[in-house]
Amino acid sequence: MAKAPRRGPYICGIDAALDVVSGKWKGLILWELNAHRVRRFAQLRRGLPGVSEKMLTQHLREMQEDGLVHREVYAEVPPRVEYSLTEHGRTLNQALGPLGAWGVERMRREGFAAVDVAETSYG
Amino acid sequence: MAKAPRRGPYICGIDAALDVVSGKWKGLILWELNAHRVRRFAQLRRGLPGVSEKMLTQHLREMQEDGLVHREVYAEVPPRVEYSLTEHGRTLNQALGPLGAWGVERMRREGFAAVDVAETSYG
DNA sequence: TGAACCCCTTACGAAAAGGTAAGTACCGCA
DNA sequence: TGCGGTACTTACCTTTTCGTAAGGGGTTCA
Repeated sequence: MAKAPRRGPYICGIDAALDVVSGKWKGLILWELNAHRVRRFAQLRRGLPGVSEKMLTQHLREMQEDGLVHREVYAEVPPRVEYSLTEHGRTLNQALGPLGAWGVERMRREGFAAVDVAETSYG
Repeated sequence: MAKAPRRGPYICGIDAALDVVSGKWKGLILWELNAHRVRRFAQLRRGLPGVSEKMLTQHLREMQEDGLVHREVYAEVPPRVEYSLTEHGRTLNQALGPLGAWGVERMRREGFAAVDVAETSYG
């Protein structure tokens, strides 16, 4: 797999938090899992327009290692895998609340279009 | 300069906020400027151990374009340039507060060493 | 005389991140 | 028989990011 050489010593909390959120789709994954509680791989894929299968699995693995995401595999005939947030994932989501609100305000200020994908909890 | 192809359409507020904070030193720059109110180039450089002059100016320019940082140039004999946070920069800093607290908790949980640089407002 | 400080800029290259396309193995449905 | 759905993995390539090193033009300090 040869990825994720992260987890360096951090200078402050922002540093340590941004390390686990930086990644093109991680914020969105957090949001999707927070909104729906439980999602399967193909559901997440459909919820993140433009993501490739490779990036989705890669990000999910890293978030699992970081203790944000729980992965439940069911040994069934068509394989079924369910993803959900752990307790740490949920608290991270709460901590991201004010940042999301600031971002929404920035979008309004700068006149950026919001690509709507689904209803969000970040406003 | 050929940098910063950012400012795409965003999917949610988190997306829009992370865009302006992602960058190896931006979180630290925000923190330094918040702690000291006003800093000169060389002072910031000394406050961010390991940063190169190129990355520092590059990040400062981007943050200026994003409306987070104010740059004041004094036409003096040894050139003097002072950086400070704009109103948007200050509100962003406040929005980062909970995230910083979450990061500190994560560092404690995972047993990561904190590289101390100066006194911080993020705990 | 030269050394260092100030605030950058430019050129070059390495490393990391992300994208594309294909393959895997098994199943239900028409 | 073949297509689509399930959840990935692997190889390869491009883009983006970061770092290193050098220079510049003026000044004060020793």
